Amino acid sequence: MNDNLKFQADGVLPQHSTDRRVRADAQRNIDALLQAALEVFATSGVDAPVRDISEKAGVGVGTLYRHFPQRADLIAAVFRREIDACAEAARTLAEAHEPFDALANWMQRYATFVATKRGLAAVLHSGNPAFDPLPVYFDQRLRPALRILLESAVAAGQVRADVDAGDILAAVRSLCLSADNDRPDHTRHMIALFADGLRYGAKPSGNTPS
Amino acid sequence: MNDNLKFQADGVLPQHSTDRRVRADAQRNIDALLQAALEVFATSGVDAPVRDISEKAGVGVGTLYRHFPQRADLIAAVFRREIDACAEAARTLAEAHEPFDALANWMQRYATFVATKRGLAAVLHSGNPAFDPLPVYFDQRLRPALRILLESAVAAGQVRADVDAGDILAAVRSLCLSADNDRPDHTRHMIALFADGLRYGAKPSGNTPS
DNA sequence: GTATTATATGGAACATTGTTCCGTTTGTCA
DNA sequence: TGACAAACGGAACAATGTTCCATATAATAC
Repeated sequence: MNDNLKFQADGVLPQHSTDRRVRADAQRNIDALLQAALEVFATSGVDAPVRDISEKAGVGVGTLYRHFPQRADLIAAVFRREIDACAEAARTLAEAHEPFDALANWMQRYATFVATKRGLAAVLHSGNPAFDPLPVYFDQRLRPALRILLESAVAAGQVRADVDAGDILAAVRSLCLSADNDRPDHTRHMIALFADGLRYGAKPSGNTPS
Repeated sequence: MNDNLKFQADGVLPQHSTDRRVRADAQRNIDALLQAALEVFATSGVDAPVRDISEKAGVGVGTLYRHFPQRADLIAAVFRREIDACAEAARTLAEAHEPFDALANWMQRYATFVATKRGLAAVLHSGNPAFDPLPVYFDQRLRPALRILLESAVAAGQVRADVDAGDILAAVRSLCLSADNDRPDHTRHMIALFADGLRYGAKPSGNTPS
């Protein structure tokens, strides 16, 4: 959305971080690669050949490797990008809904991310050090986003005060992973139930209608 | 140990199950391959090249592929074999120790298996259908083995009666996976603590000294 | 013991895929 | 516009899973 730091997002990403500006065509290709990888991973899984990705992006493999020196770097970048999108969604939802609805919707959003990423678990357990920073990044990025939604709902008296953002992230994750992959409705329902649990015992405060 | 059904163990294994007897040299090579794979996986992880394994077993890759049509089949067979050994250990321990000690020792044995199998989690989450039957096999094989130890300890009044074999398997597994991989002593201690918890509130029965 | 035959073997050859290399192209800046 | 660093494409290389088949061998029949 904001154009001036398109892809450098966090300094955690690739290499050319220090001084040089990124050439325009390079930036375009990086974006195309991330988008193509997202789509290819969705259809063929994270084990898809790099050539499929570079082809879909309309780019040579050399270009892919220039920006993502290892295959794993591309995978990690795609996941980071999706996490960023998920964190960003918190802001959007907060503007569009009542505090509790925003929170509940965001939990579903996060659940969808976790559930659709077959191969995420395998990737994180693969032992490849390129993925080591991912879990930390996930937490650092998502927890503040969720905390805003949560505190807002608590302040509005719509959600009880004794729950922590980290707890919710972990709970949603394990609900997704333990659930039957083939019954998304069921999983959605479980998440919704859990979200409703957050309302129980909420302490109504003065400023918001019930 | 018993020689007449060396490797067919469970019918779940490879292909030539129906009528033909397995030729002696073939059986020898199968055993050598499984042993070699066990060792190679231990040192290089389950991602080790097949050629390393066939070489260590002193056979050609063709032979390996004759008995394990896919790389994944070999991995699965090795894991099954280790699970079998683990289940077998229950019997041995039961004969050599007091009921509770046998149980506690077996839990450590199982913990060691889980902890040393880096790559096991990744393999099970890989989505490769060749591994789908593994978790079921694990459970079917280990639960009865553990149940015998457990019931024996309960009957001797050394362990409380309100625990289930499946619970213990799950608990040990999660203690191993959540624990610091680099502190085996710590993990052993956690398991031992958990095992002691099983003694709490045991109902002494008439036939065994305390 | 020998002949016959189904079975097993070894390893070269093939296929797929991650990664590197380098001659060519292109954006940027003066 | 010219110079040049940066980026590009894709052929070539390397590692590794898998197949193929000419050869060797265990099992069986006589």
